[in-house]
This record gives sequence, C-alpha cells and structure tokens, in this order.
Amino acid sequence: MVRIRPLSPSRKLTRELTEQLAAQIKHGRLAPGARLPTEQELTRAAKVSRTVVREAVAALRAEGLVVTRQGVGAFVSEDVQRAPFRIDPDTLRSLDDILGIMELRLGVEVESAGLAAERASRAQIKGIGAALDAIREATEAGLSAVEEDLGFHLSIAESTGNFQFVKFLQFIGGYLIPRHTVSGLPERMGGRMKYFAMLQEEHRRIFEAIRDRKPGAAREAMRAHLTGSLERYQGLAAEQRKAG
Amino acid sequence: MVRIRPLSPSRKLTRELTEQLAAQIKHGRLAPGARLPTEQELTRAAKVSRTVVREAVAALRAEGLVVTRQGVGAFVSEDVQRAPFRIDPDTLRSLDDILGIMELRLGVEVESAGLAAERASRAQIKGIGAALDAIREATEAGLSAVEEDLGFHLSIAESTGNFQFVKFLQFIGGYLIPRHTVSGLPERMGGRMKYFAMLQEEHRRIFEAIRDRKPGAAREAMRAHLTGSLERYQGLAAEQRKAG
DNA sequence: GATTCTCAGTCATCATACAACTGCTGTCGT
DNA sequence: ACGACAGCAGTTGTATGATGACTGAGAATC
Repeated sequence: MVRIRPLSPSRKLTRELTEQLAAQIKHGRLAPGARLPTEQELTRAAKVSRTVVREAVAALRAEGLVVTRQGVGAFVSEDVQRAPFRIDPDTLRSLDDILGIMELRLGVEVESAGLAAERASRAQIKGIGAALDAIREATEAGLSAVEEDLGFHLSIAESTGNFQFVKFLQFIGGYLIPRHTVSGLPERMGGRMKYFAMLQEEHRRIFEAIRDRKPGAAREAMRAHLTGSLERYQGLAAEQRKAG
Repeated sequence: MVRIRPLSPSRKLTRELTEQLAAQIKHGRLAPGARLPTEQELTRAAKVSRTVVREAVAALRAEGLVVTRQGVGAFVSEDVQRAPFRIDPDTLRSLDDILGIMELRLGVEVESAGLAAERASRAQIKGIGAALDAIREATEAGLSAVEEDLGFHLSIAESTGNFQFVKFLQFIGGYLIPRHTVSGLPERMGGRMKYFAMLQEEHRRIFEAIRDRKPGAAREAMRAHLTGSLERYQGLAAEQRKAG
C-alpha cells in the first residue's frame, strides 16, 4: 500500500487572512479604534491580491469587528464587545460544553416561563396548550418529538412578548437538538414510554402554571424540568468520563 | 425561485446585496442546502461587478449562512440555526428594545448568581468582594463606575465555572453600558449618592448570599437588583412615550 | 466493465484601471 | 491677515479581463 500524504494544503487565502486579522484584533494587538493597514500594505505584507484582502476585510466587517470608511481607511470597531455572541461548533465537541450551554438556556427559560405567566394572552396560552398536544401526538406515534418539544418552549418564549427570548431559544436550540436525539437517554430511564411520560408531566406543570397566571410556580416548574434533563446529561457525562 | 433585484448605488453595494441574500435565506426562500445563483448570474441580476458579488458572499460565509465549494458553487448552510446570535445595533433604537435585552440578561444573571453560590471557590469569592470594593472606590471618587459594575457581574459569572456565562454577559454588556451612562437616572432617584448607595446595597446582598453559599438567596438578590433597574428604565420608557 | 481523458462550468486569485470620497494644503480673493 | 475654495494625494469602492484550481460528468480508450 502506497501512502501519499496530501501536499500543499492550498488553504484558502481569504480565510487565512481573515483569521490572522481577527486574532490580532481579539488579542488586542489591534486596539479598538485603531486603523488597519491600508489595502495596499496588506497586499504587500500578505503577498496576496487586493481581491483577497478586500474579501477578508468584508468578512471582518460582517462580523462587526471592523468598520470601513471610504477614502479614510478601515478601523477596528470601537465596541468589539458588540461582536455577535456565537458558539463555535468546533469548540463544542465535549459533553461538558453542551452542559454549559444548557445551563445558560436554563436561566433564560426560567425567566421566559415567569414572564409568560405574567403576560401571555389567551391566544398564546391556547398556543402553548396546542404545542403540548403536538408533543403527545408525536410521542404516541412513536416519534422522538424533538421538533415539537422545541415548539413548546418557543411558544412559551413568544408569550413573553419579548422577541429576544424567541431569538435566543432558536439559536440555542440549534446546538442542543442534534445531541438530544443521539444521546440514547430514554433507554436509561426505564423505558421510552416512561421517559416521555415523565417529560410530558413536567411540561404539563409548566403549562398549567402559566395558564393559572402563577409566575413563581411557572419558574419553578421550568427549573425543575430543565434541571432534570440537565442532571440526566450530567450523569451521562460522568459515565462517559469514567469509561473513556 | 430566487429573485434578485438590481441595486441602486445610493448605498454601499456590497452591504445591500449581502442583506438581500441574507434576507432570502432567513426567510426560507433559499432553503438550507440550496445552491445560490452563480457569481455570473448574480452580477447580471444585481447589475454589479463580480467584486461586489464576491465580497457579499464572503460576508455571508463569515456569518456562517453559506458555504462555498470551489468548482461547484455556493450553498446555503445546512444548519442555519448555527448562525450566531446577534443583536443588530440598527434595530436596537428604542428603549423598549433595550428593555428586551435587559430581561434576557436578567434570566441569565439570576442563574449565574445561583450557580456561583453553589460553586464559587474561595479565591473567586474574594474576587467578587474585590469587585465590590472597586465599585465603592470609583463612586467615592465621583465616577460612574460603569466598568466596575460590569466587572462585579463578570466576576460572579466567572464563579459559575461555566465560561458561557462570561461570554454572554460580555456580549450583553456591550449593549447596555452606553445607555446606562446617558440615561440620567441618578438624578431621578433622589440624588446621585443615594442612587449609588442603593445599588451598592443590592450588590452587597448578592455578594453575601454567594459567600454564604445560599443559591436561593443569591438568585433572589440578583433578581431584586436587576428587576429594580429594569423597572427604573420602564418608568423612563413610559415617560418618554408620553412626552414623545 | 473499468479506467483514463477531456471538457465545460464554477469558484479562487491576480492584475489593472477608474470612480468616489476624505483630509489636507496651498492658493486666491477680500 | 484670514477665510473660502480648488486641487491634490491617499484610500476605499467598483468594474473588468485573465488565469488557475477544482468538480462532475460524459467521451474515449483499453
């Protein structure tokens, strides 16, 4: 067997330059407000064409790290903290990372349930109830009901009247759902149906607290629900560590 | 069917095309996995040069909305949910938007305080105390202590042992701080010193609850603290609406 | 039937040119 | 002396043509 290793990585120049500049900014070598080298200087320094430089700067601009002013130059954004809150999928490999995200989610969702109990309209409460039914129907059909589960939580977030909760939950949901399905948790909880029944009971308590306009109870029910699944994952993580 | 309308050179072409494409993706007109029009087609449809098209695509790529494959084409990212959670400063104009962000923050910080009370190390508790002192020193020097205030909250977030809390708070802080300084709230609260004394008293309660390992009390104290400032802003917003 | 060759389509990069904008400077009119 | 202003150099924004690299699929070959 002949072994050939890949030669010239032929890495994308634009991506490379973007990362170089982003690193310099985030590490403070390029302070906020500081001016970036001109395009001409960058082309000479990086030995690339202006196209590459401009695409790299465009990427940084899209991320909010720099602002450009025609005829003047490109500058590091004054408030780098306005850079978007993003979770790098590459750094999100271990179960511990997932747990970190879930804890963050817990805080947001507890508040979401509380606000929903205070503010939800009749129609919105009806919507939460409908989402609950959708979960039941899906599980009875033997499906995992992952989508419906997220839908339930989203309908609560919508009932806060604060769209930021919806946006945040959609964002977080993208990271949690996939793992949820492959975790194989149900089997550990004494059977699939029993597991889903327990989840649904937790859901029902949340719904009823919101329906009955009890913010405190809604927060507690949501906290119990999410703490529960958090602990189930923590147990899984502990075992994985032991096994690995 | 993707519909790209020609761009008017009134604004920056790249930015405009980027937003058009991003809107189509987020609105579902361009489904995940779907292929974008080729560069040539985009130049014709938008009546711009390839430079503009390539920079726009580079921006979308930086945001994680599309992936490009040399020799094949550009495709909408399969998992658009991985798009970063960002708050567009342009849509963050009204005081109501700020309040929405503050509510989100409240949920996270309440949980942060609770977890800190459970997990903070001796050194971390010491750090929170030091942050408290820093606030006092700054206010006594007649400064606004905005940075120090954020530092206090960040030191609590660090004590959770979950770096996501720190990241999130840094992110959110960037949006809240500026308004904090220009709001002119202190004058409404019966004098600057009285206002700061009240804040500091709230801070102290949070600190003591964490130090004494009382998660429930820490959550309560943090909730009281943030609910307080939230309500102060809500009052301001109501007045502004009335005046405007 | 399998392998290799060829080719058209596409993105990646390069090089050049011009347009639009900004900040400064030196000139001119008063 | 001094302000208005035209011009200039520098920078980013846009346009264009050319070439390289890569992919997928069909044609050609064995």
